[in-house]
Amino acid sequence: MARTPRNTLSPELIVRTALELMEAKGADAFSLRGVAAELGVGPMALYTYFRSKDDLYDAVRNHLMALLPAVPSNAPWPDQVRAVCRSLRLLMLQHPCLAQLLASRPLSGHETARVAEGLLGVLRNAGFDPETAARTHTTLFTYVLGATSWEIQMAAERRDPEAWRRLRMTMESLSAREFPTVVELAPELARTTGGDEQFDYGLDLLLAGLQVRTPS
Amino acid sequence: MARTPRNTLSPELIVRTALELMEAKGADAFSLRGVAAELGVGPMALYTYFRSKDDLYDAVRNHLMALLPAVPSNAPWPDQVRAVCRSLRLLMLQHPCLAQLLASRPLSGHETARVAEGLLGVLRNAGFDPETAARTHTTLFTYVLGATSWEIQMAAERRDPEAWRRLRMTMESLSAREFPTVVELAPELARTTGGDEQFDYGLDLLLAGLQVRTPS
DNA sequence: CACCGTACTATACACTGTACGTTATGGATG
DNA sequence: CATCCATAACGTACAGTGTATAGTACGGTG
Repeated sequence: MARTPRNTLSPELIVRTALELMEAKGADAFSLRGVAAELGVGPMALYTYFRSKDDLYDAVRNHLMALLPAVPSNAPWPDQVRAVCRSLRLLMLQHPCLAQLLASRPLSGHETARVAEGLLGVLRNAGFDPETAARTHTTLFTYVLGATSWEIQMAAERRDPEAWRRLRMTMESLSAREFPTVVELAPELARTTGGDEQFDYGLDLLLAGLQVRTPS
Repeated sequence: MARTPRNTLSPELIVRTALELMEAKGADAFSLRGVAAELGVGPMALYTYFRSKDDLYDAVRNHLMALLPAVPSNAPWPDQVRAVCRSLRLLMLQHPCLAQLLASRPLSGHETARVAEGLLGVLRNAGFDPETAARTHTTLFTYVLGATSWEIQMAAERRDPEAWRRLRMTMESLSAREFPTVVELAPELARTTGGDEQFDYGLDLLLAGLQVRTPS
């Protein structure tokens, strides 16, 4: 009687299932018991392959980062930088849980290094010295992380009717005497909480500032 | 026998206690039962003043945002922008839980509007049109949020010996053949994970890009 | 003094991650 | 083929979590 079949699990299968659950219910509502149930297995079975929940988190993040395309070669370096930043944003939008995975855990893993290698290589080839290249890399990365996390957050807010109603309420309850500019610019502020245009606006600001100090 | 004394609690007292606990144990490890115990009260007593844990989160965030200083008047607008961004970063560094509070909950509340009013006013007075002012505000805010959250995260990592050791391990295990630039720039990357200089570098990039399209 | 809104308590439920000990199975070995 | 053992998966248990629900006793008001 095959009461406890073996070798039904594998790290890849667990990661895939975890990713599906995270995308369905959000990285917060995700639980080990949930993925174990989905696999038709007890919660403790996962500990054969991952030492902790955070360990599984890291594996999922690495799995997602592997989906990032390579940097396009034979293009001006500002276009290359734009491409790297845009593809990271797109990946985060396609997999909203990635934002939380990137923000809540330290960077580590093979695939993350690959991404850093691509961007750093572009900057070094453009002629930036090591320190400036590193500073620029960190600046670009944190900008993409912050802007896209914010965008995802606001989009999620807009989908939740209760939260969206409360947001409108508090917006409208603001005194036009106390906060004239906020009230005046409310439509523009609502329009600039996300989208390609908003992301590219900030990215272009950074690139424009960067081109001022271009070495060559 | 005063078995159940009344009026021992207040929203302000609860918020202050919650803030202390968050700063001591981090916003993640924070719990309603913890703050209730600290106040010598049952967990459910808090629900008299706050409808949920998230409600208390919002109150704590509002409490912290109230600590932000006003925008300095009579200064060139780039200096004003710098001042606003720097003071938000400083507040986040002084109260690391603020980063998580800002990232995990939608913006709302009186004090948050005050901050937006300050920055938006500066940009409008500088002559930017409504759309550009709104876009710039969002860009600056998300940059500060992303850069400072990252800085806090890395600093916390560095304090945790176990995590720090693992990070060094994975760094050193990277193949110099596969990731030449990452390995070459490892010292610079480690140096640019935070600090005033790194923050100002990105902020100045944004301001430089912004000055290119200054209206006046 | 009687009353009632309310500040607080007690209990309970459905969860969570994971430490510990047990069982049974598939592949390697004699 | 028979045996053995490392290990994959199990079950149980514990210390937590947020919060729904119901009950209790106090302080100000009639």
